Amino acid sequence: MRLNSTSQYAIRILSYIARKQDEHILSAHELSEALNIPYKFLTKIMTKLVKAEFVESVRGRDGGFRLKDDPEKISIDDVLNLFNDSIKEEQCLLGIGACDTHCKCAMHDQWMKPKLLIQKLFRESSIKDISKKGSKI
Amino acid sequence: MRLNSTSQYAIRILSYIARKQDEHILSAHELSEALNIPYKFLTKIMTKLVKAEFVESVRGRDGGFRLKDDPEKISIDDVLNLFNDSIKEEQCLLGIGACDTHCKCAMHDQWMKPKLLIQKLFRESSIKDISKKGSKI
DNA sequence: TTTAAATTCTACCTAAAGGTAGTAATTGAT
DNA sequence: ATCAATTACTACCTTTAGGTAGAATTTAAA
Repeated sequence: MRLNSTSQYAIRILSYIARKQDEHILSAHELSEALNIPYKFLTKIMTKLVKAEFVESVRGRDGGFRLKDDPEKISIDDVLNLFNDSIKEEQCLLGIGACDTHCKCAMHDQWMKPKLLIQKLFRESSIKDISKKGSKI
Repeated sequence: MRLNSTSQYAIRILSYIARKQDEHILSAHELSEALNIPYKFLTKIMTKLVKAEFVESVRGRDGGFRLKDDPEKISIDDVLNLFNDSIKEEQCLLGIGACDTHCKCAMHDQWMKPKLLIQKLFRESSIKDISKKGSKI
């Protein structure tokens, strides 16, 4: 049970941009080096982030990427949703279709607490929160 | 973020066996039908469960599977570990190698609480617990 | 106007997860 | 002894995630 690596990368990319964009615009080259993400794979992720309007790109020489909005307006959950990696409301831990209070799976009740906590974490953590200096990205 | 379907299947299989094995031994055919798991894929999972000694098999006519031990001795975490799907201690939410109190990733602190809760849930829930009647498997 | 540094687009490759097919081995019942 | 119902084994197929290659496009600067 883990996040898929594309969404891990995306969160780290956005955090890194948030952390550095006041100094200079971030090129794919710099992001790839700094975050240790394969260059070609990173550019692929960037186009998704651009199309989803989390970042905007500046093309051509001296181009790069910057956040389109304030980093506090992007939640972790927003990013995960882009890569179908969030925890959905009806999602059953054991994969038995729709699982709700009327028709519970065997883990339903025990899973509620951690699930709600994770959803809260993902929804309430913004890119700004996790881009604060002092921890690795 | 979800369990992979092989471990979901495995948990449901073990729970179903726990629930029914006092009535009769469970054949792959019955398990496949009852749990709606593709027959051939199920038999593949069963051989792993046999080799890991969670279940023992009876070969030949009138054969099938039964739990090797008491269902309360098998935790969800045991099952997940067999399929590399548990949450490991050092496992970093953002995938940045080893992530501990000395060298934290940007999500480390916030992730601790949900992570510990999940680990506790997986370790303290046994197959017996979730095999109790009244919920779907 | 040419060049170099950048993003974008299209297409492909590789590895892992999920799933299938066929056959061999085992065993209780006839 | 044969048969039918079962698990075990080996090998393959399909889909998805992760990753790569190369050429097209854009743009600031020389």
